[in-house]
This record gives sequence, structure tokens and C-alpha cells, in this order.
Amino acid sequence: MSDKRAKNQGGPSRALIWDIAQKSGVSIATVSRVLNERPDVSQATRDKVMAYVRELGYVSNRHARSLVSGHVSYIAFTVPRVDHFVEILEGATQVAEEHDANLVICPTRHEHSREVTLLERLRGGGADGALLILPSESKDELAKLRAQNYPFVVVDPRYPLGDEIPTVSAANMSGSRAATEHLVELGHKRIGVITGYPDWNASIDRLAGFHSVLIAAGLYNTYSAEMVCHGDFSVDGGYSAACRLLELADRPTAIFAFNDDMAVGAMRAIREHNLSIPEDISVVGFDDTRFASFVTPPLTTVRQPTYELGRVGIETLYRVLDEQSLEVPRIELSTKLIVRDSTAPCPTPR
Amino acid sequence: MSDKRAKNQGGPSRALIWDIAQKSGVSIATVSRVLNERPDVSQATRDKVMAYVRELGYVSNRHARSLVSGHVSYIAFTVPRVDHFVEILEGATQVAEEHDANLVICPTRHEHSREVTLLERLRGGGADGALLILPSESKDELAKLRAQNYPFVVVDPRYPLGDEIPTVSAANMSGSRAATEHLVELGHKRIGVITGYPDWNASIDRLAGFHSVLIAAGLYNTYSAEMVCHGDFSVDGGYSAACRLLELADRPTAIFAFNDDMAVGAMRAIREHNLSIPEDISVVGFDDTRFASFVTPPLTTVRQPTYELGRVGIETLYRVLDEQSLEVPRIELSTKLIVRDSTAPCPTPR
DNA sequence: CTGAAAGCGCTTACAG
DNA sequence: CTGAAAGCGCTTACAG
Repeated sequence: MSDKRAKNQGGPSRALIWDIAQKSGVSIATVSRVLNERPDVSQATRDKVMAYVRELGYVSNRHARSLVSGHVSYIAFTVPRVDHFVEILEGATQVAEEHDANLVICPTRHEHSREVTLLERLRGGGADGALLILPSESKDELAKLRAQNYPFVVVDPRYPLGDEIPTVSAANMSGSRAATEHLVELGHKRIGVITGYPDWNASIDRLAGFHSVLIAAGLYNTYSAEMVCHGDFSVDGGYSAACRLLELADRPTAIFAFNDDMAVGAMRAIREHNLSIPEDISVVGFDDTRFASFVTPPLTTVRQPTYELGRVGIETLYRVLDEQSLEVPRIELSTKLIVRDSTAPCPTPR
Repeated sequence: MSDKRAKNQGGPSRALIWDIAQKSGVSIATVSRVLNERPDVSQATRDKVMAYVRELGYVSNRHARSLVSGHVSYIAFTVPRVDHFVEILEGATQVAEEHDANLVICPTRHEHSREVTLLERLRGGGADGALLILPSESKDELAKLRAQNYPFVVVDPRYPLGDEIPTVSAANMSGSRAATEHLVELGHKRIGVITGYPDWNASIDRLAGFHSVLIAAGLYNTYSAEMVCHGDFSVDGGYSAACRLLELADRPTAIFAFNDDMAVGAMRAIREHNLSIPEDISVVGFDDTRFASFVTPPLTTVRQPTYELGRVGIETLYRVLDEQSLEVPRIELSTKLIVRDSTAPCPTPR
């Protein structure tokens, strides 16, 4: 056994490259070569070394290796709450793995200060780069991070970002347009919308998509602002917003909620007003979360390319890491309307 | 600027402790002391150094630091699919953070081989310890890992494990018992059950809990094996199993599915048989996933202490890491029956 | 209070 | 094909 064993508190520590070298009767340089599968080692040596590697269950210390090789091995994945972004995570781990990198998960709980702290820590080697999901960081802060040359990519930017920030986002506008067109084609003229936080990109773009269809359909001038309620992307928020819409003198025949959670809340409100879905009121959501098909009736909604967002996010990060190209990637992935049973033709044709 | 800049491919690399030392006119040892907030540095020096640290945006390299300090900084979190275990993840990150450690996420997609590979890599310093969620590893393999002194804790063991393996699990048996008692108290005598994979702990323990209540209630001898169907924990699996139960000559008045996904599948099957929930048939699930309260009617189910599983999992891992105590922790966290609207008194009293 | 030096565990030119 | 040596970026006794 090695004699430099003392420090590891408790328990026989792991074998070191030095131990393998001793046992095999070669230098640690040679052991390292075998471990890294370099071609310039004789088969005999290779076999001998590997035998001891297996016997001692040796695995090299990643910190030491990273320190010298400088390889990218950890990628941070900051996310407000993991449960809303699992698929992105799955997509991201997939690609990270192909690059032999580890994904470090950092939930920020929507707290700006945590995000700042996290990023600080990460720059210190906690991670070699980061994927920031729906970050609360402002454009200026991100620009500064970028100026400091920390490699990162923003997925689904919350606020409008400058051109110098690499982003990957979902096609909010066209998804919203598809949903609205679907409703218009069903004959709906009075469509209530429940937005998310008004200053978020997601809300802005989806509202823009919504408006553009109304305009194209010649419905915009007869449209009143009271048909737009602001929600907070939560089930309860959707519920209250829907109640306001339902209590309007001339209530909508369809409600377009800017995410599925709020759509679920709206459905609850509608039922409590003794109206039925979709006979009396159609409902459309956004996201296509896991439970969209479980609710009754199954929800018509816009599917986000979540898994792809993760995949492409990491791929883009590697482009930033590797090429240091001057082109700043700004990618938009398409969304898709999924028609299920919560939408039907407008009940009272005018 | 430092002259050892060449290697980092592209872009101005990060400042090193050396740069700070130069600028401040002190040794790197002193800078290190300031950085680590050691008391034995003069305020003047401290201020001077910190000024440059901020100016250059210096953050120390974690690999180097870990290498010398030997501190635990990465904890692996292996999990079959992240979407089923988000809350565990949230709980785990919380505690990891308190210990200033990073959580590395490793989805295994239920593939045994991936799990093995992952663990190999992790031992190499990818992580200093691991939380294995519902691992596919067998008792023997885990025992070997443990013998090699790799620190890990199993959360929710899939198969029965030896005494030498530290585990944290949910109280499956008592949760199942609570659910069954609830049904029995409502007057149900013919209760169909949809289990998960028959050889999994979760299935075994929940079935045992179920049986124990039947026995206590004097219902066991009139009970027939056809009332037990095996599912695979998926919505579709629950659907097919429920169909089999519903087509029985003497069909059950209640169905207990061993997870919420299968319960949702069962609900679909019931509706398609033109029966209503809970008037004709009561349904109970297990897990209390996010959508359990969204389905119609809201699902009565057993809540798993998911968040706590994560918290306690990491805390236990730290016990393993720190104390090297001979006591092998085997912790069970309690579950809780959540009664909602999918259960009602038995329709045909006999 | 501060610095010079050793060392953490590995990799990689550089010789041979 | 293999070894001696330098170095990755930091921390921490050990002197002073």
C-alpha cells in the first residue's frame, strides 16, 4: 500500500496512479498512457497495467485530470424549477453525455440573487459553461458575463436580449398564431386570452401572434381590451383570470391560456360556472405538458419542443465553447398545435 | 497580463491567482488566504487584493481547489428518468447546496448497462459520492461498489437489498394499508389491484400492505387471484389491466392502482366502459404526482414524501461520507393518504 | 501578518 | 516503447 494514505479521513482511500505504477513495475507516465489508450505502449505492458487497474479498482481522479487537460467536463444547467423543465433536462443530458460531460443542476427558484450567486460559483470551475433556462438575469448582466468570456447559452430568454447573447427559443409567435387560427376557423369571434407575466417574452410574443391573427381575420377592431387578462402562469392565476372573463357582460366563447397550468385553472372556473367544455366554451393551452392529455376533456394546446430545446441548447453551447465563432447563434425551434377535445365550433353563430 | 496564456483555445482566458498576486504586489499564498477568508491577513492587504479580484473578475479554479483540499464538491444523482423524480431532485439540490456541493444529474433510462458505466465514470471523480434513485443495480453489484468504498445511498431500492447498503425509502407498506383501509371503510369488498412490476419492492410491499388489511377485515378468504393484475407503472399498462378487471364476471367496485399513472389509465378504461367514477367504481392511486389533483375527478392517492426523500437522501450520504460510522442507515419516510373525489361508498351493499 | 516551497494526482512534451 | 521532469492552479504547513 502507498504511504501517502493518512489524509483521507476514514476508510481506505482509492488507489492512485502511483499504486498501479508500483505494482506493475512501470512509471506513472506509462500507466497514464495505458489509461488514456495511447497507441504507443506495448501490449504486454498494457495488459499488465490493466490487470492491476482492475484488481485495485483504480479510477483516475477527475479533478487532477481536468486541471491538467483543461477539458470541459461540467456544464451547469440553471433552471427556475426543475419540474417545469424536465424534458429540456433530458435533452440536455443526452447531448452532454455524448460529449462525455456532466450536467450540474442548479435550481434558481426564480430568485434573481440565487442566479447571480450560482453563476459566480460556476465560473469558478463549478462548470466550464452553462445553459441558462429562462434566466432572471437581465440583458445587461448577461452581456457582462459574456464580456468576461464565460461561455453560456440562454434557453427561452425571459426578457428581450441583446444580439450578442446566444439563445435558443421556441417559436412562441407562430405557435400562438396556430392556436388562434384554429379558434377562428371554428367560428370563434370573442376569444378571451389569459397571458402570463406581461413583460416576459413568452407573453409578448404569444400576444403578438394572437393579435396578428385577429387583424388578418378582420376581428381586431371589434375587439376589446377586457378580453385580455394577465395571469401568472399558475393554475390559480388561470382560475381567477378565467372568472373575470366569464363574468363579462358578453363573455368569450373561447379562452386561450398562455400555458397549460392556467388552462387547467380556466377549465375549473368554467365548470364551476356550470358551463361545459367545449360545448359552451373552447379552451386552448400552451406547452403540452405531461398532463394536458390527462385532463377532462383532453386539452388542445401548443406543443413546445422541450426536448429539442435541451439538445440544441447544449449543442449550441459546444459551438460557443469550441469555435469561438463571431456568429452569435440565435435559434428558434418550431412549436406545433395539438388539437384534442377542449375545442369545438363556436356555439352561437352570429 | 500573464504570459502563460497560450493554451486556452481562443478567447482571453480567465484571470489566475498569479495575476492577482502580481497586480497586488503580494504572494499567491496571501491572495489565497484572502480568498479563503483566513483571519491572519491585514485589512489593508485584504482590501487591495479584493479590489483586483473584482476588477479582473477572478474566480478560483475549482478543479485545482478540489484537488488539494479534497473537499466533496460533486454528488451524482442517478435516476431512471428525471420526470418521475423531480421533487426528489429539488430536495436533493437544496441540501447539496447547503453543503456547497454540486449535483450532477445522470439519467439511466432504466438501462442497467448505462447505470454501470455511469457509476464507473463517477468513481473516477465525476462525483465524490452518489445518490442512486431506484437503481437497476442488483444487491451484489451494489455490495461490490460498497466494498470498494465508494460512498453512495440508495433511494427507493427497486429490489430487496442487503443490510450493508444504506437506503432511504418511502413507507410503501403502510401507505398501501391506509389506501386499502379507506376502501374497506367505504364498504368495498371486491377491490381490484393493479400492481407494478411484480418483483419490485414497491409492488411487493404495497401488495403486502393490501393483503394485510384484507386479512384483518376478514375479506381475504373470499378473495380471488383474478383481482390482482400486473401493470408496468405506465398509463397504458393501467388501462389494459383495468380492462381485464372490468370484464370479469363479477367486477370490482374499487380499483387500487400502484401508481398514479396506472390509475389515470384505469380511469380512462372505466369511462370507456360507460361506468362512472366514483359512483360505480372507486379509484385509488399511489404517488400523488402533480396531475393527481388535475384529473377528473381528482384522484384519491397515497402521497410519497418525494421532496423529503431527496433531502434525507443527501443528508444520509453526508453521514456516510463524514462519519464512516459502522451503523448503516436504513431510513423509511412516511407516506400519507390524500382523499379526494375518486373514491366513494360501495354502490351495491351486500 | 507574509512569503517560499512542497504537494494535491494527473498529463504531456522531451529525451532516449 | 518508456521514464524523468515540468507543470496544471491552487492550498497549507513551515519559517520568519
